[in-house]
Amino acid sequence: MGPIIGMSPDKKAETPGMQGERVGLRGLCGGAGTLPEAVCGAASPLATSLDRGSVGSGGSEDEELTNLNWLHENLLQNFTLGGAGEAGAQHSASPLFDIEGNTGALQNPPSSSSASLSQRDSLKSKPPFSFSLLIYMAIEQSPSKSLPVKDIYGWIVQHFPYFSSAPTGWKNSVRHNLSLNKCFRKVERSLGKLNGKGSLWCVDPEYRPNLIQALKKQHFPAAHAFCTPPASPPPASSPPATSPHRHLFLQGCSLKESDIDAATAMMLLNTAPGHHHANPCDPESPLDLSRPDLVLVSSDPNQDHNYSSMALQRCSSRSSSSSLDDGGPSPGHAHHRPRTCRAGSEGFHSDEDDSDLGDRDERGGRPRPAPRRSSSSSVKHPAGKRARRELTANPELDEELKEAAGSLLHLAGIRTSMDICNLHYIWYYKINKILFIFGPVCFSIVNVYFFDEMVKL
DNA sequence: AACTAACTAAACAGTT
DNA sequence: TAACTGTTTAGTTAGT
Ligand SMILES: [Mg+2]
Repeated sequence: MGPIIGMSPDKKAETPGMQGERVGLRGLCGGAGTLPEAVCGAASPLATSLDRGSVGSGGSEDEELTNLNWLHENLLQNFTLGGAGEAGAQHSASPLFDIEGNTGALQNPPSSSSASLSQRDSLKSKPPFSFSLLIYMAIEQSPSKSLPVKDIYGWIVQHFPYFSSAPTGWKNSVRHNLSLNKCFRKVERSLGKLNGKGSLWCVDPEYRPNLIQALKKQHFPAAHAFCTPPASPPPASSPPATSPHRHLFLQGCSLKESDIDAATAMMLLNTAPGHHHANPCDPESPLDLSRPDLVLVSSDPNQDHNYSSMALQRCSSRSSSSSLDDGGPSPGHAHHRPRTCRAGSEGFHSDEDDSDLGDRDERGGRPRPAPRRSSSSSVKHPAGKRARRELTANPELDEELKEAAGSLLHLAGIRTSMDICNLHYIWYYKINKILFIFGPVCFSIVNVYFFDEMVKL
């Protein structure tokens, strides 16, 4: 069976060159021949197809983004409405596009309208998610919540075209992660199906919250950019957290979910910037809805998806130490977390934070584009304290903003964080850019909107 | 500077 | 046997 990637002479094949970031070819499912058919065909539509977005060919990417038309033409249209509902397993994995229409997008070849930049970017750059998160998303989106490695590979390739052309070493990384990361557990295949070679992998419920948190944080990295005040570092005296503007929202990187709305709302309303946000983002959806608690827990910035988590563990069960693999935790469980909190999406989390997500290998890693984030400032509020936030001093304006954001979100079929997870990387990329441009305002809108929604739940 | 997280490469052993 | 799967060990990079 081939597996996917062409032949690989065994191990070596897996890690062919280094990788850099090569540009991939286009990974359209169809096109690329590498994808496993199973994947392509079945599950979904190629992700890439969606993109048709802007045209340009080589133009400057940024420009396109800057162009607000983009939102209307592409984003909203493609997003489609609807669908949100079913979701299901069927489309399973498919992301947005699926949600929407399964068909439409699929059929059209990507090239048509405009595809460009983002598409290109998606092929060239690595996804902003760590392997742990990619694996997590793949597994969670499968109907049975468990997948064999091969399917995990397939999901990744499908949703992140970058990998279709990337050197195969990433598969090794995926396996490595599955193995080492405590978040993932192996389960035997059920009797009947012995089809494949290995076993199935699933997410250990105990660690799922960690993954969720990490996911929230990772979504729109651009956000972090805001967080970290690049150019003008605030005076030492003022703690980031406090600063009204940028830092705050940043934490919310996770907001992403609603970015769309935010951006659109902005366009429509043209308002001014708000201030802080808060971030409530909510956790993922479906999955999590069932466990509100998880939701609350999270968002901490600290966690990222790092592997060590203290917080969660504490919350949930403490027994196992945080560290994963290697045994025990390193030296003490005390975990101190060196890291400060990250921008958290949510923001609250008081002291504990951390998560265990990963493989904790211990040693290092490579620089990844997105995943790594940093932001330090964070303001966290105690979990309980979520206060309602306002975007502006003007309540009426706030309402308008919120309404606009809400409408857009619905229109886009995005109601939960999970929906966002389903976004194709290309969209993610575009949204990210928009956020970058409109940053503060978008974040504020998004945050507030989601915050309110969460409260309702 | 020390830690840690995440990535990568590889060697292997076990399966299919 | 070849290819795939899973486990481990080790080196690297980057953020705190
Ligand atoms: Mg594991």
